[in-house]
Amino acid sequence: MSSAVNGKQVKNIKTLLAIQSEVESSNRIALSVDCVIFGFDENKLKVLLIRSDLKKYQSKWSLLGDLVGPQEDLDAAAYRILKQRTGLDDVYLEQVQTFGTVSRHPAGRVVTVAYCSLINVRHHKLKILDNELHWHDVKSAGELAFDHQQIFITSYEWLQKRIQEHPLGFNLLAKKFSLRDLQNLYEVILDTKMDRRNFRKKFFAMDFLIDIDEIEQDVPHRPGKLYKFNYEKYEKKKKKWVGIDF
Amino acid sequence: MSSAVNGKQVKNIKTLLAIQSEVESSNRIALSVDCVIFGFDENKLKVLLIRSDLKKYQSKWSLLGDLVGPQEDLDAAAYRILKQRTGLDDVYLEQVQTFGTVSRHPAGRVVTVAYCSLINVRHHKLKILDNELHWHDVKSAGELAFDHQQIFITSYEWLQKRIQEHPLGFNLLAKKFSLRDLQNLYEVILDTKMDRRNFRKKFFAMDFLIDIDEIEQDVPHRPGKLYKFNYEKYEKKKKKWVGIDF
DNA sequence: CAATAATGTGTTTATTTTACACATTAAATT
DNA sequence: AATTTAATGTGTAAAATAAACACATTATTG
Repeated sequence: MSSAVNGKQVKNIKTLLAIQSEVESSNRIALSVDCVIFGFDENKLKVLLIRSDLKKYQSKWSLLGDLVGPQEDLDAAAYRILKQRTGLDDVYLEQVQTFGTVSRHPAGRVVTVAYCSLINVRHHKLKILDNELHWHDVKSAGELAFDHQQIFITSYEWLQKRIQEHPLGFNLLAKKFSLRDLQNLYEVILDTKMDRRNFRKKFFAMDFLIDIDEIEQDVPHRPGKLYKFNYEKYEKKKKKWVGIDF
Repeated sequence: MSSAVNGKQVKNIKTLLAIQSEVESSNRIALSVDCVIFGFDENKLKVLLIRSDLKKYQSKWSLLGDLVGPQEDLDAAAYRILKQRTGLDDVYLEQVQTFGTVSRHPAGRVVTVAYCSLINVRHHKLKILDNELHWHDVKSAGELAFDHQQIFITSYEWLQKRIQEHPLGFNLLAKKFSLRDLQNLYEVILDTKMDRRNFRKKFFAMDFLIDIDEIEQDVPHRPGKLYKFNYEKYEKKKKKWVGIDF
């Protein structure tokens, strides 16, 4: 491995050695958390990626992750990573799956717990400072480092399924949103087109949208009404039963 | 802590010390796998439990678990535990969730990955040798050791949801089963009663059941027809889309 | 051979989903 | 001010699915 001394490379070496010593010297397993952070902007689904720490993967992008501290709860580690990278601490986070094949990480044995996070890009755009951190269009993101491609695909499929049975998509929108915004979100995530009238009927029938009596501003056409999602009502009335269907 | 020298206690101490030294001395995180093994017998849903290793929890039952080896895949660890405890190696296994709060294990920092397994009790009953291992009725299982109660509840809720969208329940039945068997299984797992005619119509409409032209033997009434589940056909035709519903 | 206790089947109704078209509104243009 | 534009907002009919419901059939038991 090269030992060039620009800041980036030194940082890479440190990270690699830290992981190696922790893992190999003790013959034990290191535990990390990787966050798949989704955003929704200009009707595109985005994922937040950073340049890989490791030289071997320097041309590739990777998920945001870090080792879990010895005295740190798993969920807390995920929150910390998000806070450090985006400045946000009121984000939606959910554990997706744990990846633990022996050879998944080049630096040694690292088992990683994948978390999925959904944040509003517009609202929080400015807090992202790190230059090597970028939003990537989900449709045009290239190969990722390590097994992050697999983790990302698993998380995306998880999101596609989850958004149909749980109202987590609203975390990608502004607090006030139009039904068009909502439909665009579902269409992009599920990669499909839906009938506008039936989509509206569906959501109005659920009766979880609060009409806040406001309309869109600065749109070059008739503005749509704005709504909020009624989380309290949802918590009381949410379905426990779906029905056998496979 | 008592240092009585009967076999059981010694084993307990060894386990405790092993975990403590691995965890505390290196100030690192230990990784384990816990298996929630479900069975279905006499129209009851069962879970396979073992007496807790730790004296503090000696009166309580716990899930089957073990530390993950440094050179062992996560899934492989789950398979190993099942193989060791039940003698089975062709079991259905699926990862459910990872539990990682700092204080979840009394012996130190142990993060555990929960797996759910579904096995046929009748077919494999004899292979369980360990005396401290028992099938417990899910409805009447008492408190479990550590946070195993939480892991169990999470896994059971996972199963209730999963069985409605994925044909994993057949792993709890014999290869050949009657529709009554199948309905009993769903009713017990989902804790509900279903209409027999509609239940049949539902499954026949899916068209994944193979009529093997056999009937039940040794039943004290009109025997039902037996079926097998057509996994090949399911894999080809399974649904990817369910629809927004929450 | 009668009684029993289950299996096996079909129809009707209600609900949900899908397909589909036109009037309305606010902004932009002329 | 009037017209054009590009969206929003709404209703109904048909189709598919789910729910409710009853009786004939079969093998075993006594």
